[in-house]
Amino acid sequence: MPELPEVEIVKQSLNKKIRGKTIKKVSVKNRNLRFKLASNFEKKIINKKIDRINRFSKYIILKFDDNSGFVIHLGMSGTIHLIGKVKKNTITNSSFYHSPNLPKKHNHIEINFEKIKLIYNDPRRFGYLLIFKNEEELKKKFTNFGPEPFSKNFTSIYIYNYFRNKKKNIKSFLLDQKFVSGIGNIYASEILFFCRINPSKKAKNLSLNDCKKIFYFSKLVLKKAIKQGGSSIRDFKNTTGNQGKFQKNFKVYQRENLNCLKGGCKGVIKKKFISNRSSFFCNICQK
DNA sequence: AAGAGGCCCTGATAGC
DNA sequence: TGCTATCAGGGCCTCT
Repeated sequence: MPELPEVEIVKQSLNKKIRGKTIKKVSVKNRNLRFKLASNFEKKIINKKIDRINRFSKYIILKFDDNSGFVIHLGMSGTIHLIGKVKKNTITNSSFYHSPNLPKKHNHIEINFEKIKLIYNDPRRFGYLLIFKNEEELKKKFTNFGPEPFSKNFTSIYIYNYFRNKKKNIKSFLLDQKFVSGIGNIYASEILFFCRINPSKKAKNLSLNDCKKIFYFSKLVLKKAIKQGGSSIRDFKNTTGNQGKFQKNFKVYQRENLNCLKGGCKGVIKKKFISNRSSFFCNICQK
């Protein structure tokens, strides 16, 4: 489900709402996620204060002041819900958790703070939570990851050199987190549209100029998506249940058989499965 | 080493 | 109405 922009949106709202707060109670209803939740998960995070919230690629990183913490990956269908305690009855002064947008099923993990609770929901359970002891252990988790598009290490020369002798198509490299971190199936198609590169083109056949376009539009598309609150295809995205808006800007994704949106192009958007993932592209202007 | 493909899982939707 | 098949924002693992 979520790619870098969506995860960034979630991170930003976590930063606003739970940073500096202390975990008071943890209840786990289902440990069987992509990787089984550690048996000491509750013990390791209880009574700890959320000191910093970061993001790398599609991962949210929550750190305590002792540099331990945990990582959240949302997989395909994971969502995080933040539910604040609101006063229901002003006479008795009683309060309760108000949660109109919370799904009824698959709320696997609940992390309670004093006046707010975080709920991890994930129907397909492709996501997971992972605790780390210190900075070193966290670093180790990401050793095999390529740079994010925003990283200073992600340059057109890096891209060009990486693609030397690579026989695979460009689309699957954009999805390959060892090459670049954070791009997923939607943005891979969108980026290639702006680059005017056919998703099936072999990486080794890309010119330096093609690589410059990939360098430029990877950043541009992701930044624009973040600005718009990410993309919401089927379910809501951010922690309050509001939708992102970037799906309104899709040029090719889920636009099969519709006209190409590049000015003057008479092309039609085609759908093709590349490495088992749907890919969308213009049959004329993407060469 | 690089690349292809299967697989983990539930739910929504399309077609009969 | 209810069945079956197909497809989803990801990425790990195995085999060649």
